[in-house]
This record gives sequence, structure tokens and C-alpha cells, in this order.
Amino acid sequence: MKSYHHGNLKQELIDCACKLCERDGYTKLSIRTLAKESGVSQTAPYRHFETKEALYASVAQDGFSKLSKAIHVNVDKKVTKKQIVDMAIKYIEFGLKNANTYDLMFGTAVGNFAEYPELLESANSCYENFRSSFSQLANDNDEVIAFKCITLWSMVHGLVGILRKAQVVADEPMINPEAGPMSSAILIAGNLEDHLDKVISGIVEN
Amino acid sequence: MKSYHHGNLKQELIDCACKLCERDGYTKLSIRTLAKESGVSQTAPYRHFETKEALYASVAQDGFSKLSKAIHVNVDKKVTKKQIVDMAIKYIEFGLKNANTYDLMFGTAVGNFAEYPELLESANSCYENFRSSFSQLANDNDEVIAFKCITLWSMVHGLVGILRKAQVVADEPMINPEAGPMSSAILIAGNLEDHLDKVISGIVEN
DNA sequence: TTCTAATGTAAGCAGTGTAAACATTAATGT
DNA sequence: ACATTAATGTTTACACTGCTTACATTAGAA
Repeated sequence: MKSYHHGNLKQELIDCACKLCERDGYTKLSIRTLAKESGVSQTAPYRHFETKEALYASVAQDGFSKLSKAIHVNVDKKVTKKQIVDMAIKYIEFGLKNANTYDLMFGTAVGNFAEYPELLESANSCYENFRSSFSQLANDNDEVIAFKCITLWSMVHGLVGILRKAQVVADEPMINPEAGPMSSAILIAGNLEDHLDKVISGIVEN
Repeated sequence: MKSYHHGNLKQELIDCACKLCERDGYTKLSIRTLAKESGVSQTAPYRHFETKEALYASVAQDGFSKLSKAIHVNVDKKVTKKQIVDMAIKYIEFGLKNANTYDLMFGTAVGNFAEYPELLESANSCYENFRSSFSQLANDNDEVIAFKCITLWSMVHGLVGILRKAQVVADEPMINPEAGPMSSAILIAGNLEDHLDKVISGIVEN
């Protein structure tokens, strides 16, 4: 005997949406199937999410929260360059393993983060990982730290994008020109740590 | 008096799709409106594009072709580092000015380039710009060249992504923490040439 | 000129986001 | 304890989508 009120619908919808988005990609997700999955009428979700974009925002928010955990570095003591490299690797791994969620976080499905304060908060606290790590690495002023953060972020973000294309494009982990331009990215994938160490050195040494 | 056969429907659909995709984003594009725009029945486009993805592929292909032109460098003579920096700037400008098309080129809307040989060809010839430029810059073997290509590509690709988020997130070209993490990217945007010169030096000097 | 393949149309299916009007119930104030 | 209100759920419906099937027209090859 189920009651008229679900009791915990919002969270259940989010959890389910996260799962389905990651499994099938967010384009395959419909509010109706989501409602069905939770055993509720097809318009019930609209009591909790004004639009589909708002639902996406919740999934993205969850993604940023998980990414934050994945790349977190203990900043009580001084931070080493190796730890930054590690952080970069963890970031890239997250982007590759949670590719569909990553799309939602950095794509255009959620147009303006400012419309979703909790999402903005979540993205901000993710950035804080970069900021605090770099600030424990060297004695830089805020502007230099911000510069380093963005440089590293854009670097790992770009690598995620290119490596994903490479995985799709190349059939095997070899350099196969016929498989498309990105296949060369495998070169980097095979030497990820070395590669990152090199470019991060460039960033760190100002 | 219009004839039963359009005569040049395929190209007209592609041109129109390119325009609409760039103006409104590819998610807003429907085959029906596209057909209407060309004064043709709503199922006519299916004679030229098996699926919507195939249409997207054509738009993406066109995008790669335009990007190729935008970043092209004369490789008859020796290529300088400044030319590579220039290429990177042109790339980033293209990504920012043609953001919606760029999504189609590097997003997941077109899953597997190998299914669209002309698209793959177009992406390949875009990569060739990087390859030939780097090969005229220094006397590297193919593997080193490929490595440099991918490193640069992932870097500019990442910057496009981050800068776009920054543009959305920040209201003004200042560092405004309340505007979200990406707003710091403005730091780079204001010093794009210097920034690229620095990181590209790191790549070039192996 | 005839035949065929290419290209167009008409009608319709199953699915979508979302709005509006209504039903049920939890929470709240007296 | 009870009445009122706000939150949450349902029903119905609209306009739109990608795509399939069956059929119509016509350009070009035999």
C-alpha cells in the first residue's frame, strides 16, 4: 500500500538521474522515464524541478561534489609538486570514467550556473581544491595562484576532451593515423604521469 | 512555379543547418524546421541524411574545414614559434566565436567519426595543420611531432572550454569570486598571447 | 522510349517537455 | 481539536520531436 505522497521524491529523482545520465548520457534521459522509475506520475517531477535544465543542474552539482572528493589534497602541510601531478591525474581519471556526467558539468546543457546557486557553490568548492593546493605549494599572491589554477584546469580539461575523442576514434591503443587525428593522444595516455610532470613543472616554476 | 525536385536540397540543408546550429545551438535544431526553411516536406531531409546525427556530422565537417582555414600556417619556409603561438590564438578565437559549432565538433552529438568518412577526413586535415607546422619548426621524428601536436591541441581545446565557462559565469571582465571559479580565466584571456607564449615554449623546447 | 533509381510527399507512431486544472495530504496557526 | 494553507501528487492535453512506411514524381541510363 503506497501513500499518495512519496516522501523523498526529490532525492530519489536526483539519484536516479545521476545513474541514468552516467549510464546512457544525459540526452537519453527523459523526465517521464525518470518519473516512471520512481513510480510516480509523469508530471510529479515538476514539483521539484521547474525545468529539465534544473534537473541537469542537480546532476552536475553532484558531479562537482564527487570531483572535489576525487582530487582533494591534504593542505595541512606543505604541498609538493608530485601531489599536484597526482591531483591532475585524478582529475583526468574522473573525467574519463564519468564522461557523461562530465559533459553535464562542462557542457552547455546547463547554461548559466548562476541560476542554480547550489551548483555554483559546488563548482566553487571544486575550484577551492586547486586554489588551496597551489597556495600551499609556493608563496604566491592571489592573482598568481588564480593564474596557475586556471592554467592547470584548462590543461587537464583539454586532455580529458582530447583523450575521450581518442578513445572513440582509435580502435586500439596504437598510433593509427587512419583512426583519426586524436589517436595520437594515446601517446600521452601511455605517459600521462611524465607528461603532466613536465607541463606542471612549467606552470609551477612560474 | 516550383518543381517537384528541389535540385540542390542536400547542400541547402547543410548550409541552413550550419547557420541555425551556430545561431541557436544544435539542440534547438529540428529536421522539421529545417525542411520548412527549404520549402520541402518534413521527411524530405531523410533522403539525404539517414539520421539527425548524420546531419550533425555534416555541420561538424564544415566546422573542421573552417577551423583548418583559420589556423593554417604557410609551411613552405621554416616555421617560427611565434607562428605557432599565432595558430593557437586563431584556434581559440575560432572556438569562442563559433562556440556552438565547436560543440558539435568536439562534443558527443556525433558519436563516432569513423561512421562519417568525410567528417573524419576533415578532422584529419585539420590535424595536419598542427603536424606540418611542428614539423617545419624543428627536426623531430614523427612521434615527437605527434606528441607536441596533441599537447598543444589539448591545451588550446581546454582553454576554449574554460574561457567559455568564464564568459558565461562572469558578468564583467574582472576577477569576481562570486561569479564562479572560471571567472579567473579572464586573467588568461587578458594575457592570452603571453600565456600561450609561455606554455608553448615549454612544449617546443621538448 | 522504357525502366529504374533517386528524390520528393502524406500519414502516422511513439515519444518528448511542459502547462493547467484538480486531488490529496502534511504542516501550521488559533 | 479544527480550519486553513502550502506542498506535493495526478489527469489531461498541447505542441513538438525523430523516424517509419507506403506512395508519387521525375531525372537519367539502357
